[in-house]
Amino acid sequence: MNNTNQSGLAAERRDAIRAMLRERHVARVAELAEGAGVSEATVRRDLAELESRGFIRRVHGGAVSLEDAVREAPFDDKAELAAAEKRRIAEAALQRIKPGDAIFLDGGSTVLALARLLADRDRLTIVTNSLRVAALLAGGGPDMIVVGGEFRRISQTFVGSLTRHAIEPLHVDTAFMGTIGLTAAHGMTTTDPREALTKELIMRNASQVVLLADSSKVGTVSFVAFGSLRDVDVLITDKGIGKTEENRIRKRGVEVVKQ
Amino acid sequence: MNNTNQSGLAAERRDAIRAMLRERHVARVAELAEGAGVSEATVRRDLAELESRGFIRRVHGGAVSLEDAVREAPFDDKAELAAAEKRRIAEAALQRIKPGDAIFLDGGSTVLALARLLADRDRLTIVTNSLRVAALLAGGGPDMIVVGGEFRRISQTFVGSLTRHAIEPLHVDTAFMGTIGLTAAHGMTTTDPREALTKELIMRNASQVVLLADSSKVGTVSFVAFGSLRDVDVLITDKGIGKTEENRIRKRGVEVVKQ
DNA sequence: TTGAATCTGAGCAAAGTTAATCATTATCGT
DNA sequence: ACGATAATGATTAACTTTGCTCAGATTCAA
Repeated sequence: MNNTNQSGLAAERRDAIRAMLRERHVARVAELAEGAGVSEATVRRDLAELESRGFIRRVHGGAVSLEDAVREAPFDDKAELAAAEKRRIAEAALQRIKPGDAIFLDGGSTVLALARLLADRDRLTIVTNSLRVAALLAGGGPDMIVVGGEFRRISQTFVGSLTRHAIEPLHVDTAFMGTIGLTAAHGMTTTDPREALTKELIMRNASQVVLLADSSKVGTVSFVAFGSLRDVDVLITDKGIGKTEENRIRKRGVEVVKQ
Repeated sequence: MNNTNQSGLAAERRDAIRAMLRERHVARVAELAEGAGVSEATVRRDLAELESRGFIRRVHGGAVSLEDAVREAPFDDKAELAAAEKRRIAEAALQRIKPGDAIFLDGGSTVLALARLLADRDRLTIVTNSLRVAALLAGGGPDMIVVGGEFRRISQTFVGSLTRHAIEPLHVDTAFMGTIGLTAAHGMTTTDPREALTKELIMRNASQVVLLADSSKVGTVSFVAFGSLRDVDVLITDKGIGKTEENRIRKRGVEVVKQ
């Protein structure tokens, strides 16, 4: 990190801070101060400004980028592997879709992997509250209905009362849901109450609910619970899931598919 | 930076300032003053002028270029000109937005050019039925509400009854509308009935309606009429508009701004 | 749970930037 | 060449930005 800023133009410095954060994803205030060649106080003010504009998120001691790094190829084995896992899960989910179906796709990277596989289908109606899914299918493919609402930048989804009203009259054959946390004890959990409300309403309006969650989600608990495991028909995950947790989830009436 | 400008022609100096900014992307007032061989006061005046025309953005201490530095040479004069025209129109529209406003942006390339200029604003709420606008502002910037609905691929917008229901409870200060055709006789026209219905409802829910239409639209008629010229407060267009049509539109009570 | 270390935001003074005003110089049409 | 008009540069008061200090909040480890 050595973008030492010579000209001292505030706007330029903020761009540099954004760039540093995009690249490293997280950084401490002290690092950013050194990188930009200004005091920590100034970096804090910049971060407050950038946060209010939605580019970054403040955390104690530093900040996290909310922008997608260009994902240069420094060969992140772990992310690589996770992406392959997600695609395997998405492929298994594909089996549950019949021609002519109306399906719901919510936010989250695993569900996004499924959307990618559907991009050249027709005879299918997709309902989604995810901007990423919408953008992915904007070029062509199935019919698409987007439920709008307030835009939540962190998850790139639409939430709030407008979203709920938009979902209300819609009924889908199958809802493909993502989750942040999943345990038999706490059920499905996510980070945002508005997100949780949206997910609940979707599950209520679907004949069948398929939960897509790689094994890293299983056993973790997030902030807000949504729905109930009893409403989930199928969980599609990978072989990394623990036997104990798997059995407990099965006992809640969920069919578990390990891909 | 050593473009010291001797000839003393103001227009030439402004071109030089634009060029310096294109090249370096940002520069301080002092640097530009030295490069142009004039006082800082003059540079500030030039920068104000260039900003009002949409070529640059002023920042504390200097300025940022809004023009693409890369300017590859295939030199598509026509597209070049059209894009510049659109940006000039968008820049004029910017004047009609106050901090804290809620505004509507509909589909269409001129309105998209306006969205681009708003990407780093905060203190602003943007409502849109355009996926392109949504994607453009997804990274950061103003608060955003997207009115969803059936996705119409040709225009990359949301239309239909879901969209109408989503718009109904929303009221904005200013609606910035695009159109396919515009004549005094037929009013505003577009290609799709559902699109037309959406536009009408938006105009009804806005305190002020600003129509953005480059002069190529003026005098052409499309398939479905929407709204009435009486509901339009301001038309922002370019100098290519014909005198006759301009006067007829003015007689309908529309303020015409030629950029 | 407690304490040490760290982080944060608020207030403040110094430095830098801006916009407004005004006197001076350049340009233009006749 | 002349006066009218516009552009420029200097001056200054108002505003922004910045770095510093300090009291209170937060984190982490014992």
